Amino acid sequence: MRLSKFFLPVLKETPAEAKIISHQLMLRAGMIKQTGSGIYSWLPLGLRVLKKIENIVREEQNRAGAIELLMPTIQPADLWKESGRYDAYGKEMLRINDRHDREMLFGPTNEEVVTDIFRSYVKSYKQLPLNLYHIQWKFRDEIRPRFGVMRGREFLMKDAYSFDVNEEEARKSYYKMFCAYLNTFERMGLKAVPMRADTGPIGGDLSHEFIILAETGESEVYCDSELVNMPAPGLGLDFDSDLLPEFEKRTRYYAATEEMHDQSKFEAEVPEERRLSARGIEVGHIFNFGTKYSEPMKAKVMTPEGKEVPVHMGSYGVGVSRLLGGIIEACHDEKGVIWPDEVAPFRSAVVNLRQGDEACDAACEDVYAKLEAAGLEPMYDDRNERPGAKLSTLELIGIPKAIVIGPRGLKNGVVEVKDRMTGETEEMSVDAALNKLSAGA
RNA sequence: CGGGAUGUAGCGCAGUCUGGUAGCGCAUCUGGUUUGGGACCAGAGGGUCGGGAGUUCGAAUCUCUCCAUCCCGACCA
Repeated sequence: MRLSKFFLPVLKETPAEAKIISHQLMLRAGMIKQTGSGIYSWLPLGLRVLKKIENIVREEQNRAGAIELLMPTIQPADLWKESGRYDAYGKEMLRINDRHDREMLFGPTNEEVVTDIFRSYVKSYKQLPLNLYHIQWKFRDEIRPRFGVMRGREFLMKDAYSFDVNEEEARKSYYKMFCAYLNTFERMGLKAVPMRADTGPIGGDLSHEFIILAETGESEVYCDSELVNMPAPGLGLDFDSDLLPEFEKRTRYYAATEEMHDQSKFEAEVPEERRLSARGIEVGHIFNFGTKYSEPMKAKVMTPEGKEVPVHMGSYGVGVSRLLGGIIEACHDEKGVIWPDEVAPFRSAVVNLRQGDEACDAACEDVYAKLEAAGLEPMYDDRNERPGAKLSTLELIGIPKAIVIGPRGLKNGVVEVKDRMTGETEEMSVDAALNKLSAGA
């Protein structure tokens, strides 16, 4: 992408309403624009990152055997009356009436809709297990939206719903999502720690929150540092195998959010030097809630014994749009964002320090074309700006690797390779620079 | 919803206390000089001061009211 033809409204000054770093940087880098309280428009740069995150989530859901579909944002109230949640949910649910004065709502979640789909078509244990997910916009009318996309009212969420014939099978489904989440967050360059969670209004007896550690986190979390350092199961994991060991390997360590924390238990179970208390951001939440919805909504299947039973369910959420804020909280410096490679809006950049200089223009065009051909998703800063402005923009928007080309270097046959993560700059030939970027990909 | 605050040019702010017809920096536009870390000179455009009502000869400024946004708390992916 040529920057001169892109839409990147960067801000030199920090808007007054943004209080935390991720919100400030998202506004400054031209990623989002607030449209209303807790409601944001996604500008081109922000949308590119959102799509990358969405795709990683999708790929890992697919790998774990979940099946994608798409359910509506607007739902009829009747389904929610059936489950009993229409009254239970409260003011957080945005209620709307259509032209016939029928009661509708903007979905804050999708258990009712997916259960309705399930019961319409699935009648036998032979069709199980089944895990259906979608990535869709939700609306929760938060009392106080804040922190930009971290706590918006409208947000993009991946929610998956598992269906199993009994509790034992449901737990297997839960373990699959548990492992898929670890892989998902690791791919995004995040350390996400699973913590036992309160089951909240959704109910159930088995639930974990996935928390990333960041100073600006919303809640206090306590865990064993061993858990933070443990790598994810990995993309080679066989999801058809027994995943209980992977689950237990992690859940045997102490890890709890504020609500679940028990200080004496913490001190008893974790040696002092491994006791970690920090701020955390919740980026995922998984529940196993049994027959809470299937029972009132009559989603039943036949068992091998010929008995009709309510299906066992679980639900598994990832805050896709929130993750942008979370990643930035975890990956930034005073100059701007430092994107992990997998989610970067552009994976490489070419910076022309002297736009209009024949040699510079030619060299940049060449490098740009080659980066494109190599699949490195380059952004070419071909604006007629001064070098300082270009380099500042580059750092602000956080592109991992850049090739900086100027007349001085070209005279000596070299260009510069800048690494956003380390901040290091190296001079080398054009070919060497291209090789270096390709090798790092 | 309780407590606190803000609303003046695209952005960041001053002016409000003490009423007299709106200003600064950045950004934008034109021309020129520039170009290895957010350039310089000269010129230009842009605001019914959040909306409404009131007090007054006169309101950004005082009063009332509504709205929006932000911060702290209880709730949440």
